[in-house]
Amino acid sequence: TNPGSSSASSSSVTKEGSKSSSNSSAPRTRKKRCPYSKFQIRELEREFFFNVYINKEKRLQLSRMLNLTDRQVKIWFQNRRMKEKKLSRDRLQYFSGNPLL
Amino acid sequence: AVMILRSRFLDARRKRRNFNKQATEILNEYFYSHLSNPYPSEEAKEELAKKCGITVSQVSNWFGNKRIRYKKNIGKFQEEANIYAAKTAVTATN
DNA sequence: GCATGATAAATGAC
DNA sequence: GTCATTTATCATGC
Repeated sequence: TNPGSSSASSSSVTKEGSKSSSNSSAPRTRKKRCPYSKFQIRELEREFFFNVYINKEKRLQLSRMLNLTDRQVKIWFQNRRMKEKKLSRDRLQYFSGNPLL
Repeated sequence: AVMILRSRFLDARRKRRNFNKQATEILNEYFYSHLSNPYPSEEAKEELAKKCGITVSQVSNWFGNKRIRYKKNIGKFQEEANIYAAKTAVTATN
């Protein structure tokens, strides 16, 4: 159940690609959400630790290493920044609202 | 001590606890009385959060889950939809 | 065994 | 870029 994981098969990452020939009314199949492997997460987190904003160069490098698309890495960093912000809010609320019981 | 507290809210996220019945009532009342547009504004979320005794994020989570699960199986929610629709018909009409 | 709340990918508005 | 959201998945409650 681990899609991209280490073994990386290659197969696919089939991007939506595809021929434009496909009919015009394609309801643009939304890419199915596929959870990333432990390895992928570890590497993404490692890079995030060093810089919250990743530049294009490192992004391409990371995407190749993890067998992800550039867009996936970019979006992962966006979501990760939002997560960090939310964690900060939760911590604040936790410590301010509760007298440490 | 700090570590203990830190680990507490870190794993407290997925240590799920159901909302109390009153909170669920309030959320459902809002949802079914705004069924045509079940997207509460930020102010409405804050008010709901206060009334329910939960956080704004939890309100957002609840509406997100409710919208998609309702959409996926409207029939399953028909019964409770009728209940809350009748209960809050007045507020819905505005 | 599903119901339910929270989180993780993915999209789109702005 | 942020950010609310959709969707599937996860983890728990009961």
